[in-house]
Amino acid sequence: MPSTTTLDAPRIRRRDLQKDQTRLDLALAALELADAHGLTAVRVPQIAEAVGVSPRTFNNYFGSKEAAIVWPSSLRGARLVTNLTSRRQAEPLADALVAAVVGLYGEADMDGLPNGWLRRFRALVTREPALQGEYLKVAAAGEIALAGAIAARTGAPVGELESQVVAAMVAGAERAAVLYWARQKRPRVPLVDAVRQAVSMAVRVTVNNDSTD
Amino acid sequence: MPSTTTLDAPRIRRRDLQKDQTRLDLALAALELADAHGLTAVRVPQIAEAVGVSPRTFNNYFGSKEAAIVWPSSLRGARLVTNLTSRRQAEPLADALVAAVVGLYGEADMDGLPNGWLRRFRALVTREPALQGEYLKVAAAGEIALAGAIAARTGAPVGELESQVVAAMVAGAERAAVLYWARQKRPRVPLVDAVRQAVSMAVRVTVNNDSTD
DNA sequence: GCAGAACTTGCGTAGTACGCAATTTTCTGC
DNA sequence: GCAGAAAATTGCGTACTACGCAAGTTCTGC
Repeated sequence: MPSTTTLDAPRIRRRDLQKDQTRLDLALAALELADAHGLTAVRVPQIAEAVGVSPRTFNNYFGSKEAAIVWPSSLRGARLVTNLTSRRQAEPLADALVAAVVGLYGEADMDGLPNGWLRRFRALVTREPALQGEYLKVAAAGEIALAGAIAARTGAPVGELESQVVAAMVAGAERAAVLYWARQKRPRVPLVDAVRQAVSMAVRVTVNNDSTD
Repeated sequence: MPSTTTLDAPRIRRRDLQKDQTRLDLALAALELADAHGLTAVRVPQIAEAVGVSPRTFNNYFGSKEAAIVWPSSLRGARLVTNLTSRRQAEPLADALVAAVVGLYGEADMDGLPNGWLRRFRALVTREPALQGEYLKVAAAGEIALAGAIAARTGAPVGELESQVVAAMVAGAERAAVLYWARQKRPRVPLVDAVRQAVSMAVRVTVNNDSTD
């Protein structure tokens, strides 16, 4: 007697899947077009047409083309959180943080993002300053989630200062490393290594002692 | 024979002063109006009128009302840099950084900003999410400048990774502290103290040893 | 003073965000 | 399966905005 009313396992509704797919399609098309023709030359209706929806629908999903392009990186933020929470509790927080971040750069593909998405996204954001503000927004949102995950791990109350600071430092270090790396021509050091180095730097010691002020 | 052509001391031109004044007026009026009526209710022409310039002129100075509201905080970023560079070279970088940041919160007024500007700005940004992205943008710009100042102090080559990371950490810690503080109702701990604690946390140890990886 | 630079302004245009209501698509209980 | 409910898509209309351009105005250096 398969009663579905009492069991409230979060059924994946087909609608939701399609919605996610459309959102992702729009985001990828936006990146693609902006990459090809330049950000400012791309028009919202053009993106919509590439996916086969109406312009109005595009705006149901995203408030701007910039938001669309940047949206997939919020998936990475979510992935960072799961990376962190899935590590064994015994591992020191500093190590877990480094591993969680580095893990973001080692994996082949991510949550349905096509191969090479990260590279193209990074290149575009570096080239188009108008995207940077938008990117910072989703990064900030990710930071909050990360702070929550850190607090959960250390048992600190949510919203407590230290978790926030650590999250901000880790996120900032990651961002700095990516920018550093993107600014080099013919990169001498692989991105993963730069990220690892930066995050290690941020996390070392700071994370392991309470405020001894 | 007072020749002005060879001496290129940066004369302050009256026009430039007026320009700066207009820009500041616009920024303050924008904050004022957004505070009073809500950000979305404020129209660009309204801000222009409050200052006595045409709407078109507003857009010569700022690309959006959000940018206008947020602009003064870039002055604070510049002040942070001078705070840092004006400290004696012998002082350890960590201490200098903490002092430079804390100094931003102790001073009564800043670069012509009226008293209480910081409080109102902070309140508005917390209340209006649309401003946060814009704020992050200028914060990021300040971060770059800060990284430069740090590199100058340590003698590291500009653009080197460690300076960037330290700058990102300091800026991130400050931001986290401000947000933390703003989120409390009836703040138990003064803002300056939260900032000092956060930045100290970020800067401790990390700053004083090179990568010993 | 005067020539030219710099700033302001009005106008025109292209583009965007979003409310609303109609329509189509998908889901749900039976 | 099917009927009704729920949700998503779409078209239309509107208000606002960003910015190029050219004309007018004010300042600056000499």
